[in-house]
Amino acid sequence: MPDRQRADARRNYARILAVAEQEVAAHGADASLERIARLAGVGSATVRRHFPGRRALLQAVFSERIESLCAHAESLTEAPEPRAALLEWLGALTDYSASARGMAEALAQDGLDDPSHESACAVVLARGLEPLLRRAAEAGAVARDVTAGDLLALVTGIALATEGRPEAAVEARRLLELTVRGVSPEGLAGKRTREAAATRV
Amino acid sequence: MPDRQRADARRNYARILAVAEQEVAAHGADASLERIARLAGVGSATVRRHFPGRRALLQAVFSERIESLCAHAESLTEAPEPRAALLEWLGALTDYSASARGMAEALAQDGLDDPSHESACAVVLARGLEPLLRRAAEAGAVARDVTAGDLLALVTGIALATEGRPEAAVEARRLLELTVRGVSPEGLAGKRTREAAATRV
DNA sequence: TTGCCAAGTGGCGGGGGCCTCCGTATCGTA
DNA sequence: TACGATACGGAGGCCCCCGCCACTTGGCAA
Repeated sequence: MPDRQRADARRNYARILAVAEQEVAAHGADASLERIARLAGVGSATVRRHFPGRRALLQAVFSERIESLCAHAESLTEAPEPRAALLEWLGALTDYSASARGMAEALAQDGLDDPSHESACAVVLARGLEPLLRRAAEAGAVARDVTAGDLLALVTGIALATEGRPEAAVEARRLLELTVRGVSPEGLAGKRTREAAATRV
Repeated sequence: MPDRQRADARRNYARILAVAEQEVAAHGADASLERIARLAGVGSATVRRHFPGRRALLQAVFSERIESLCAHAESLTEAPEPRAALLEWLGALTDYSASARGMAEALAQDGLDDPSHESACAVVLARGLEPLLRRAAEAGAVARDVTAGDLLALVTGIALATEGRPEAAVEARRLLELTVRGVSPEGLAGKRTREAAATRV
């Protein structure tokens, strides 16, 4: 990302990132940095120099995809149906999180230690999601108290919970559907809410 | 658990388990087995002998609590309000999963490699949950297609997604509430479902 | 073009963790 | 008490992460 870098440094950066993408895809969030270095034909120190900490590497690995998700979100802000737009985007996020190993971990863990780093995956996504969510809320299609962070956390959780299972993608979709419509059957909205409030759930 | 064991073996088992509880509570699911052995005053091989694999250890650590959750579930099967009973139990599970470090990981990961081990946390919990869920479904308080596995996965996901955050417990509760009632505002059940179906989410 | 020097590199050693093997100490019993 | 089965634990192998430091290399100025 820095521009005033030596040519070899940039070359190494790119090679490492390329290898890291494959390795993370293959072994998830805890791929071996050492191994990545080896495969990239580079010393392990170099990997750590370019990406201080596993977090940074994951962030870089997923940043492209995250950008594209944000772009998708932006393109959806003009959609005629705010609610459908939101759901479509959540579906896309779920699909990606469930299929791209390590993504969910990256999402869940960033912003924990660092004081809300500006480029953390979660905050970038939240920024992208917010307009979509706001529009849906204004259209009355989503409860007002639902935040972008809530939705991100829910999707992240679904991805984490299904990671590693066979059929992870379809399970994740199914759980997202449940989450969106609520566990209850249709036509119980009133009863449902009253009881929920009563039991503090 | 085996009865025909040497006295020292049983002693060690108990000591290891006691230490493991503390260590898991302190460091989560990836507490160091080596360290547990050291603290228990035991060789690392002994830990591995009693608990082949981290999974087994976590299972043992949480089994008591899981039993108690199952007992709670059983006591709730007679409750007058099936839906409230289910929600209360889900709340209890969420509270515990969110507060007991490592529990969510244990839940998420068991049954993955092993061919559905009989004593895996998740299957024990599912067995406990099933009657409660069935009763709620029969009372029309829960959609028929919701399985115990679904609910467990959702709660597990919520716990995983909130793990490590400050206020994890209250966030987890909040997300559970959202999940139960659905993301949408009240009174939209019909519209909601139609659209969801239309967008395949 | 040449030479200089900081930016960049990678190997090495320390600290840990997980796992297996195997000689040995201990328990329960005859 | 003596013996055999059972359980123990240390050592060694392998991998990983991390920080240090002497060395190379790329880019700029003369």
